[in-house]
Amino acid sequence: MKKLTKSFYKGDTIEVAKGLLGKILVHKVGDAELMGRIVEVEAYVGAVDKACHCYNNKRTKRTEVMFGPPGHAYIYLIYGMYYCMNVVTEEEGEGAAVLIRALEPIGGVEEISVNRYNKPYKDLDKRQIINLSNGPGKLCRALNITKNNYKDDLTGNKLYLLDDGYKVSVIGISNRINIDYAEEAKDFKWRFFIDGNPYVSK
DNA sequence: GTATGGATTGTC
DNA sequence: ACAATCCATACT
Repeated sequence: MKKLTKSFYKGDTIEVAKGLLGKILVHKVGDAELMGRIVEVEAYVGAVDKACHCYNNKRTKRTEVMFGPPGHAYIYLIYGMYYCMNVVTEEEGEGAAVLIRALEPIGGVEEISVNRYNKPYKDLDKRQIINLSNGPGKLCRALNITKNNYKDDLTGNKLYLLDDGYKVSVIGISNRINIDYAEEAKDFKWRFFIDGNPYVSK
């Protein structure tokens, strides 16, 4: 189990996005390690991407972390209810990141189950298990990722990513979800997922 | 100070 | 198909 290093994150956002598929996201909460394998991501490429919060190099308090060094967490609140987690990419000064859209739960499932449904994992039905972390808002709730994790160093020991040698068989590609406002950018094929994995979002 | 709307989700 | 829910952002 190797922790991903800063050099992994600093590359081209599209390549980092594909490379994140199959990696393991870990959030240590107390004694528990909440873990999920990344099965779906979207690349938000920066100044030229109308769907990116940093489009046209827009710097605000919220987007500031995306312009900082790679390998940090960009967390934001969406629709007043859900958090979304991104991994900051590219060299410092470039406002780009990869949105984590879905995880396959692989560790700390008891805590994950309580976070999502407030009941033990053994009491979940099949549908609830599939829905534990198959969406960007759901996975943050599942792993207890909140604005407190904003700017967390992903090469640190609290919120980080691991490579366990898992090989992705087939990478699925599509346009990104729910960015109808982004004009031409809405057709860019910057969503990547592990083809056939049951935990990819609906 | 006030208004606007969203990289979603769960329920109707 | 649609409401929930609230903060960052962009106005005045």
